[in-house]
Amino acid sequence: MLSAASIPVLSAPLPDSIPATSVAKPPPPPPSTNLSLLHLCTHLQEATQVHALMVKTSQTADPYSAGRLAEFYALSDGGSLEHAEKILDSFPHHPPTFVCNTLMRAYSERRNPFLSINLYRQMLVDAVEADRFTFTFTLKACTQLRALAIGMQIHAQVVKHAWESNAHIRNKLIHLYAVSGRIRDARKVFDGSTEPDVVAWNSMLQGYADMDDGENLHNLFDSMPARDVVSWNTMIAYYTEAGKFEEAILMFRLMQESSECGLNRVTLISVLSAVTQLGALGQGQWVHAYIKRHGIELDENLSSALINMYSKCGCIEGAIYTFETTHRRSVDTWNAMIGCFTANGCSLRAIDLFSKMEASLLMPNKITFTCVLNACSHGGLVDRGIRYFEKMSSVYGIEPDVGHYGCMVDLFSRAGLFEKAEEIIQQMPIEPDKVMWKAVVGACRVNKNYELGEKAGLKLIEIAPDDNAGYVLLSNIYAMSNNWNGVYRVRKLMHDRGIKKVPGCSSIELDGLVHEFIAGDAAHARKKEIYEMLDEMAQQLGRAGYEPDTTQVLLDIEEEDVKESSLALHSEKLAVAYGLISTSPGAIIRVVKNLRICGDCHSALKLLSQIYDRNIIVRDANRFHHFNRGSCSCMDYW
DNA sequence: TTAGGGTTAG
Repeated sequence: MLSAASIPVLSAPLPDSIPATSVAKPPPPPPSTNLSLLHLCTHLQEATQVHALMVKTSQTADPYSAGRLAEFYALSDGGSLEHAEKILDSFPHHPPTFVCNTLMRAYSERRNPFLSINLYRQMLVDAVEADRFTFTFTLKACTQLRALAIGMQIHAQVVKHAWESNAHIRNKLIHLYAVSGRIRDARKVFDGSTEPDVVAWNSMLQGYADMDDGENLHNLFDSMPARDVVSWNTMIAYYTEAGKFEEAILMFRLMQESSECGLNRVTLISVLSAVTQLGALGQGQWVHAYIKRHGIELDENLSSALINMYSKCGCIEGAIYTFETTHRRSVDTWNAMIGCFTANGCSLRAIDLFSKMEASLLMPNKITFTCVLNACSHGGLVDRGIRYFEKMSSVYGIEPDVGHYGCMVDLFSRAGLFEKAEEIIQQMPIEPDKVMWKAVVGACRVNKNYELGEKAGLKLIEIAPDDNAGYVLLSNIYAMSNNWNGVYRVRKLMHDRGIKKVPGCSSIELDGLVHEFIAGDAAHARKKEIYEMLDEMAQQLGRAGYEPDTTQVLLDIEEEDVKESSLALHSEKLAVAYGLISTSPGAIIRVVKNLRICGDCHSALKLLSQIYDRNIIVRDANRFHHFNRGSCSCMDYW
């Protein structure tokens, strides 16, 4: 991605070099058999044959014909940007505006807006007349690059040419200002139009959404004379982005009730994102059923969103079904499915699917390898992990990023090969990040390597002093090694620096409603029954020989406040108790927790899955735990 | 002969 610093400044002569706007219209295009042939071209080779004919008859010197040719090369599927650029170069002194516009369009479409701006600059140098299309394309490029300063220069040109009343240009200006954080300037342009159309309204909405200005966003949305699918999508995406997932889903329902407009793929992807983060499988399944009922084809994006939803709700079967019924699979679709197996503790299936992907000759990308290496690390597959890590660059030419090195550190640390892990950290060409240090401390905790754990924990709070996780992990290491002085020091440091723990919260979705619990929660309407169930659970656990892991109370500052809670009232246990009294025997209980599950709850849920013969699936901040018949899919690593 | 706004993924 280009940095703002690398964007060229428009140093070419500005206003006076542009001819007046009231130029006579170009003459009608000459009839041409060659141009009709161009319409029939679907491949580059055919187009170059037509091109050759046109060169032979000197037709390429005609601006109209050159424009059509450039348009084919630059914008059609079988085209070639290089060929289009050659057309432009064939007019070294004064290229036709249409050819320039077409190339600017193509650059923006191919995510190279920098070249659009450069070309505009060249137009100024060559004194090529800019028309209203030139301005829309240039402004689009400025918006893509967030190049506000250049955009403002273009705005001056727009005013000079008296094109501010053109709806397309005006909306581009609103959009540019809105997404660049200049909401007041956007509003000025917006208010300057007598009758802003729905695109102008939507651009303003986007601006308020980007600025996280919920109040103005709502006011504007409510005062819109008409809303379309983009307006609603913007609102749904705003709530999802703001972490207000239930509001996002509510907005989706209101959209359907309003029957103002239909929904589209973007709506579904946005609402799926909210559902996914909420872990609300029932609502996700409703969206999937909607897609099927309305015969909406699963393209690679929608299918990735669905697979991800099933994955994050711990429903592997749903993800597999979606993957298998998707015919247009992209690398993202495969990544979503491999990632689903990885996150849900099916390491061998993740690797097996990766082999199938390789066999399909689709090129894996960085994310594919993150998923595969994670699978190796979670599954303890050290040798395979090393092989894939090597293969990544040697076969696929993908240079490992900090995340991949992190996977390797995790792989070695989990396997207790701490020397190897340290070797990676020392030799990697990138600075280790906090994710990596977290992995090391976590592994040290499991493998009781307190010395390295302390070192990594100290490093973690050094590079991420505002992240509470570092303090919590370091404190855990100290507590496990009975270093209570260390625990005290870390807590004091947290207090002095004003670092707050995030309170633990677990949720469970039943009949389309998400019920949230915090530790010792007494707010639920069925609290009496829930607490009776908790008592029964404790008795059953006692009979099964379970003893609460009291060391966890001391380790527990990540979870809930020690003073306010006891192990038996942890949020995940409350959610499971509610699940047990609210669902029929044998039904799967799915819980989503915002933090990592605590060690005591982990042991208790393993036994509870056996006692009540229930499959209990907990999604915590790190991964999934599928509790079944007394054991957990994470193999006690998390 | 050309144009506008919205989404997801480790």
